[in-house]
Amino acid sequence: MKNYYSENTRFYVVVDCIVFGFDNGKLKLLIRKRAIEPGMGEWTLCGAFVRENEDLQDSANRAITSMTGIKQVFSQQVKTYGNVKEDASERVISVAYYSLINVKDYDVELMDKYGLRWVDITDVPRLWGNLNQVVDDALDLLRKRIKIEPIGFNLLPELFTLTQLQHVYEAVLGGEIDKRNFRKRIKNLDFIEKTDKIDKLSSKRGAALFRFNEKAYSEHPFFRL
Amino acid sequence: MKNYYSENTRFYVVVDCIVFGFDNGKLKLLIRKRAIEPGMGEWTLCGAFVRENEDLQDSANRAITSMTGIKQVFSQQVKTYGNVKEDASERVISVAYYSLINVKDYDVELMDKYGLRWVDITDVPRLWGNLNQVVDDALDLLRKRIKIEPIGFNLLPELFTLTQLQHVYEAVLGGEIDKRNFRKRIKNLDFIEKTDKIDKLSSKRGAALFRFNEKAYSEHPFFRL
DNA sequence: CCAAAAGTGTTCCGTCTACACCCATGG
DNA sequence: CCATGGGTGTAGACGGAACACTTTTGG
Repeated sequence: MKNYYSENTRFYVVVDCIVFGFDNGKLKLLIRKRAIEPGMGEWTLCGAFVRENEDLQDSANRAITSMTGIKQVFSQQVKTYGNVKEDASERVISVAYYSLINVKDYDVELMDKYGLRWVDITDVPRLWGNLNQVVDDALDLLRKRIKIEPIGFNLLPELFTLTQLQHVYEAVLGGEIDKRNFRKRIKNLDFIEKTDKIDKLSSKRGAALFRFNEKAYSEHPFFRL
Repeated sequence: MKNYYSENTRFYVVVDCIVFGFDNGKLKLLIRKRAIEPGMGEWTLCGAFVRENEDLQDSANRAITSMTGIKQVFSQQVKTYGNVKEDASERVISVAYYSLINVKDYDVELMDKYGLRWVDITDVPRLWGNLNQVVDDALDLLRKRIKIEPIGFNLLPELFTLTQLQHVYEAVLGGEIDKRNFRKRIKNLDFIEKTDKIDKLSSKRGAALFRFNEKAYSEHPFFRL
């Protein structure tokens, strides 16, 4: 293949993944210790250098899967950072993705191996470089998106109770939501299907389990929390 | 400086600018003929290779200023594209920005030199590569943003009438807006200031000219169209 | 004097919000 | 039998949408 662009500068391109999980009623962020110089030992995010024959989204998923074992990853692009001064050492173009995962899916051994840790979103330590800003941007975006796109389900198992779903929204948006109003809104959405299964773990009475029907949503893609 | 990352692949990084203008009641898009191979002669957008010591946003502004002479450019990042198959020839990571400019500001000679042309947004020709998709994404984003951020002013001169502003919103959102409701909403926003100047060009009676007060907005940054 | 654009309020309707009690069950 | 979380409806407030006429003035 002819190289038409050879007079131009080429850059390292990385993806940084802001991995959100939901556990114990709280929104969690996945962080890890940086394993290479520069900045070795500092807190950072999951990430990876983009490879020659790999799409950006695939790089993001590879970064997450290889470090956590989680295979089902929902990711959306946040923004691209690449200012000259942002990186203390060599310049890198960084494409940020946020990911929503079901916390139960991770592989503890892998997580251990890579020095990963879940921290509460309200308690994120100082991260390397400009990554605190990146996390803030991702969280802002998540808060906007979760109100207008049906993505909150990705933080839960396939079957979930309405109370769990409400807690997801409360954790992300940071505030209490009225139970009756919340359930009224959900009832209007026919792509949130009640199954005949009952969850008996969280209450004595038992709670109906629901499922997000992706196909039904794609036919009437309308969502407002 | 030590090169820590040398074992990784480096990529060409470009910015592509979706430049919107407003003229004659219509939303316009700035396109140009590609001047280099591959794809020479096909319609494309303004763009530039990112340079070694240049921030991404600066690359975007440089691309626009050098080809149009327009110095005041308002840009926001849209999304980054860089899939392996997206570019027919060599792989390029492309960071898209949309820009809102006042159509009156451009330099006709420069525009001519670079083969630039304004086309109606409803009448965009087939563009090179995946750029039609990029334009669609940018327009979607613009339509969302213009409802919640005070950015429509960038398509107008510093002083504008309420009718002009309404036409901007109609052109971007694609639909008619009720004049009285529109003006009622504007009146509630104290950062859209009435000046004592009168525009006599567009009507015999004359229309009050308004101005967007950035400082007032930054003190109470709330906006809903 | 008339064409052309500027400017101005009210009513209606649907949506969001606030709010409290009964139900089913395991222990 | 009681503690725990699950499940349900209504009334009032608020915000958005529909809608038509008067004013000014250049030609």
